[in-house]
Amino acid sequence: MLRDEVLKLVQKHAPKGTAVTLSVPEDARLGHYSTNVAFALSKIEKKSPLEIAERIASDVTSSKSPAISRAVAAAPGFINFFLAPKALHEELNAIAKAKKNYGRSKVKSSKLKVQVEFVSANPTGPLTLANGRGGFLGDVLANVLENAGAAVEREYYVNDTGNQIFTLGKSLLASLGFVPDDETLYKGEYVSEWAAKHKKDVEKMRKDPAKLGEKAAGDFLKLIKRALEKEAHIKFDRYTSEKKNIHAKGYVKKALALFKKKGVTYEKEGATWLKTTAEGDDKDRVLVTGGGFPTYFLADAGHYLETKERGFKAKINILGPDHYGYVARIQAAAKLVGLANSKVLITQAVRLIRGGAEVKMSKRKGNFVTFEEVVEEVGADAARFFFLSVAPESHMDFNLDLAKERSNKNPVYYAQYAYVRAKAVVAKAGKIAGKPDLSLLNTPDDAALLFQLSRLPEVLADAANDYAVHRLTQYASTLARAFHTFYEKEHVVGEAPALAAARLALVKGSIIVFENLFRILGISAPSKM
RNA sequence: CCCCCCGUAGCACAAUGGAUAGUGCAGGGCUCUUCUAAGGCCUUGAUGUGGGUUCGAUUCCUACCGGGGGGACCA
Repeated sequence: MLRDEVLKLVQKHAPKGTAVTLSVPEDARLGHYSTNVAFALSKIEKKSPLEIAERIASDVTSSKSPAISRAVAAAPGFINFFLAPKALHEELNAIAKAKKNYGRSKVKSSKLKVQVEFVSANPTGPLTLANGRGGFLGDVLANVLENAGAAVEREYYVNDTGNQIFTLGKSLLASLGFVPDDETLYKGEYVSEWAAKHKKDVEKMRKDPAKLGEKAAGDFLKLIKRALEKEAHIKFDRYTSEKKNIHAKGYVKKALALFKKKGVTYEKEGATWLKTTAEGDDKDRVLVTGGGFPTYFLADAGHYLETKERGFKAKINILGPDHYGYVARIQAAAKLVGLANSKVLITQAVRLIRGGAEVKMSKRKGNFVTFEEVVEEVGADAARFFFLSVAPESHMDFNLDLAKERSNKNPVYYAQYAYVRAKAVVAKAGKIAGKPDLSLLNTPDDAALLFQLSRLPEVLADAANDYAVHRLTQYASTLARAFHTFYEKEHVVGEAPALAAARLALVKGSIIVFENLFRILGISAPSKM
């Protein structure tokens, strides 16, 4: 990528070992890339930043690198780089040649087998907005890592056994009056609907709430899968069953045996504990209760062990804000089972606003808006773009009243419309004979669009490194803006043949970049709107 | 009481310690005889408060003020 060429130049002319970062200045007049490296060097060299910047800028410029036309120092000590038009023209050729592979990188090794676990909502009812937020994040993060060369598995871990399934069974029984209702049971409409529809099963299994819960959970999981895959276009490679893949395969016992062998457990008050404090947790955690039951935590440790034994070198687990207290212990367990390259990302809550006030939602009480409802209401592309625009640690407000109105004004359409316009140009232009002379692409708007196209690889590489996928939506808007401006000011059809051919090549390059970006974002690339 | 996250314009969100704090929506004004006006151009408007570190702070530290979420031998 072009940014790396600039980076190498700076490193060559700065003292070796200098950490250099490049950014894209807001103001295009300041160049394509900028570095603040002179500020850092100023302390070491005891010279003014501007003096150092001027020296490096001059050295870089005089090195006559094909990547840049010039480097200039700017007060109080920035160095700004202007890419050479020829380098950008060549990048357009590279786009045309690479096609759908443009933007692929190898910043992650193909030997890196990484699992991204996300959503993993208990199948005790429909998905919440928070589940959906994690769903979009995980889906796109997996795409980004795959694009960067890693071997990725997208996993949904299904908690299909244990207390919450038992509770679900009891909730169904309570719904038909077989057992008394109480505070701890699930109350939503979905509970009574399922119970009413399956009266015979409920009655038949009235003595076995766990089995009843399992049956209902199987049905709820089908609904969850439909919402994720059909509605929201979130795909998984594996739905891992806690019961079948972890408990039945002995991973719970294996994890416990492993911990005991490592000497990191102890008995206290009848329970078995794991010394998670040794790994940074604020208290030790119970693995086996005094009643002899394995905890959810032990099963999770078993799950991490299973993941490790299936050959994964790394795992990224995306959890909701209700799992904050869980991060330290799960990281401790990951380390103890030997999956040290483990990362937990927490997505913050989604607040629902209706009528100007926050709506308190509770899955247990059943008074919540489901993810599926929202996706149906605003559309998969708009919902995706909306959720993905926000950094995961940011608390976000979702205004239901404005959701549909907003959906028509969603920035996703701005980006898609640019793509539609590009397709229309190509259709209208038809075939233009001759090899395009790209040096004719010399207006500011040609150049600005070309520069944005060339940034796809760096944007994707950055996201793969720091997981900040919300920057992809920002880039989509920036790219679309560059295209719209180009479209308004410059023409293809009607220009002299040589220029028309060059512009057509630029439009075709734009189509490739839009398609690659949209594919990774999981949004559609419509040819008409 | 302790821990984590957040506080940026009327609203929803951006901003690897850098330059004149960006984007969309909303508001005001222009703009279709040329490839789709879901567009383009111009414009109004913001860093919760007080200290500190720094050449430079929305960003780091600290105290406060707001908001959200955690703190089970539940999941």
